[in-house]
Amino acid sequence: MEKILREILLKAVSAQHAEVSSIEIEIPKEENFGDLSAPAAMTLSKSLKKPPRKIAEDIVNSIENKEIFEKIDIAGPGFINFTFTKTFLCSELKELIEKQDTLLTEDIGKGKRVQIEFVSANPTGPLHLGHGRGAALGAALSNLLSEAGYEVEKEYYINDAGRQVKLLGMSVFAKYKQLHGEDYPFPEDGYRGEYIEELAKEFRVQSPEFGVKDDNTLLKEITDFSYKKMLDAIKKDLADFGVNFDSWQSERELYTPLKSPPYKGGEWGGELQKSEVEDSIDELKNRGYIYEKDGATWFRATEFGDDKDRVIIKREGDYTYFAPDIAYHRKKVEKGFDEIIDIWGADHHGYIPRMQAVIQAIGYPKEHLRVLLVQMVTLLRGGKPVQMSKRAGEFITLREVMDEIGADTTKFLFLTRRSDSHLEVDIEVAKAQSSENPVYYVQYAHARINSIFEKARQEAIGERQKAADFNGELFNDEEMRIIKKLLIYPMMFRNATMAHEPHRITFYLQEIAGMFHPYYHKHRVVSEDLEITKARLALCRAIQIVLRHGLKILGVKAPERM
RNA sequence: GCGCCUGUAGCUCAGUUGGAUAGAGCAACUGCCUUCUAAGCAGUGGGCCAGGGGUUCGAAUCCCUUCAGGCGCGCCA
Repeated sequence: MEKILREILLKAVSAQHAEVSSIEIEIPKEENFGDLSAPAAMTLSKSLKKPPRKIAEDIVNSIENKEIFEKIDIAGPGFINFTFTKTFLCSELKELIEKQDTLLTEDIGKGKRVQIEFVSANPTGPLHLGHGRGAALGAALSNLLSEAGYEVEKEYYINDAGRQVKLLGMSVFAKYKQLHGEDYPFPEDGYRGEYIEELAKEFRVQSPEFGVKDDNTLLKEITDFSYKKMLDAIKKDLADFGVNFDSWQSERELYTPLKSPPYKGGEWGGELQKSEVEDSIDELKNRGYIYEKDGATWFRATEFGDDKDRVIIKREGDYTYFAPDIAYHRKKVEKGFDEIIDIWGADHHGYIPRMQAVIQAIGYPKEHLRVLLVQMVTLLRGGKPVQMSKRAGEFITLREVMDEIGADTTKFLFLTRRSDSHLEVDIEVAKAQSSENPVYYVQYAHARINSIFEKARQEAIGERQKAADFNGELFNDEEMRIIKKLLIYPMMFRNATMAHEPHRITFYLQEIAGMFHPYYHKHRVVSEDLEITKARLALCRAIQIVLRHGLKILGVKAPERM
C-alpha cells in the first residue's frame, strides 16, 4: 500500500516541477490523521518558495487516480494525510494472502553480495552470552538481507594463530603435566575454566604414552588438539542455537605461503612464496602507506582519519595482531563483495577507524566496511545480577542459558533491543510461560491462529473455502485496524533492512500479537455466520503469514501448537 | 587528557532516520476460564525526553556546552 502511494505521489510532485528523488511517507501517530501521511509539501516549501499548505493543495490537485482514497486531507503545517477506502485495503489484503512473502518483502539488494562476519570467538573456551547475542544478530541480519534480495555469505573468522591459542595450549599442557603428577607451573594468564582439565584428560585418553615426546612437540600437539576441540564445541553450540555459517576462515591460513601471489600488482612472483599477510603488506607498501620507524614497520592510518599510525611489524620482527586483520580484510574485499559487515563486541569500537583506513588504503570507500557493535548482556536471576568473573574462569555460557530457557527464547530476547544498547536478560522472566515473556506472547498468537484453523477444518469450513475468498465489507473497525497494521509490514521491513536493524521486526511482531490477542478474545472467528467466518479466517491467515515471516527472519520457530 | 557510545515513565526499553498532543512491556491495584488454547483478556495511574544554549516552518532526534555513566586510547590479543 505504501508502494502504490509512493508512485502516485512521485507523479503528483513532479507535476509541481520539483526535483525529488524519493518521497517520504510515514505512519501518522493518530488514527484520525489518516492511514499514511506525507510531509513532502513542507520539505519542498523552501525550494518552491511557496507556503507548504499551498504546495500541498497543488499536489493533491494533481493526483490522478483518487479512487483508492476515502479522503485526502491537508492538515497541520502542511501534512498530506491519506485515508484509503475499505475496498482498496481489502484488495491489498487479498493480495497479501495470495502472494504472501513476495508482497511482504522488497528487492532492495538487487543481487548485491554482502558478507557478514560474526561471532568469531577465539577457540579458547566456550561461547558466552555476548557471543550469543552477536550470533543472533548476525543470523537475523543475514536472513533479513537475503529476504531483501541480497546475496549473503556468513563467515566465522577463526583466531587459531595468536597468543590466545598458545595460552590455551600452555594451560592444557600444564594441566596435563599435573595429571601425571608433575609439579608443573600453570601459566600466569592461563585459562582457568574447568574445561581445561577436561581437555587435558581427553588428550591423555587419546595419547596415553607419557614422557616419550619432548615438551615442544607435546605442547604443539596439545595446542592443536585443544583449539580444535574447542572449535568443535563452538560449532556444536552454534548449531544447537540454530546459527550456521557458510565459510570458516582460518587465521593460520593467512600466514601460510601461497604458490602464487594473490596480489596482481605485486613485484614478486616466480620462485618466491609469500603468505597473504606478507602480500597484503606488500600491497600497502606499493601504494605508499607503509614506512619504517624506530625499527618497526608502520601503517599510515592517519592518512585516512585514524588517530595515529599503527605498527604492523614490531621491532623484534613479530607481527602485531593488526597484520593478519589487514590480510583478512583485504581478502574479504578481493572476494568481490559489494559490502562487508563485521559484527564486533562494543569494546572493540576503537578499531573501526584503523580497519576502515585499511579499506581506504586499498582503494575502497570506508563505507565498504560496515561495523555493527554488540553491547554486553547482563544476566539476571529474579532481578539480581548473576555474578561472573572471567579471571576465575567462571562465566555464563551460551550453552547454559540455552539449556535453561531454550534457543528460541534466547534468540528472541537478544533481538528485543538495538544491538548497541545494553541488554538485561532475566532468566526467571524468560522461563515464565506468561505474558511477561514476549517470546511466548508472539508464538502463542501463531499457535492460536493455527488452532482456529483446526476448528474451521472440523467444521468443514476450511476445505470449502479458498483463503482469499471473502467479503471485505464485513470487517469491523477493529479488523480494519489490524489489516492496516499488516499492510505496513513491507514498510517496516524496508526500514529494518536499510538500517540493518532486525530488532524492528521483533517490536513489530509484538505489536501485531498485541492486536491479535485482544481481538481473539472479543470476537469468535468460527461462528454460525459463514460469510463472517470466511472473512475472519482470511484475516487470521494474513496475520499468520506475517508472523511466520517475521519469526523466520529472527530465526525463531512459529509453533503450530503450544 | 583525547575519542566513541549512552542518558526517554518506578524498572527494562522503543521512538518510522527532522514531523502533528511522547509510546510499549514489566512492576502496582481490580476483575474475567462451560466457548477457536487463561502461554490469554479488560480497566486504572505514571514524563522538565539529564541541564542549558543554538540551527528552522518543526528537535527526544542535528550543532555547541555542562553534568552523569560505560568503553576505548600499546611495538597486548
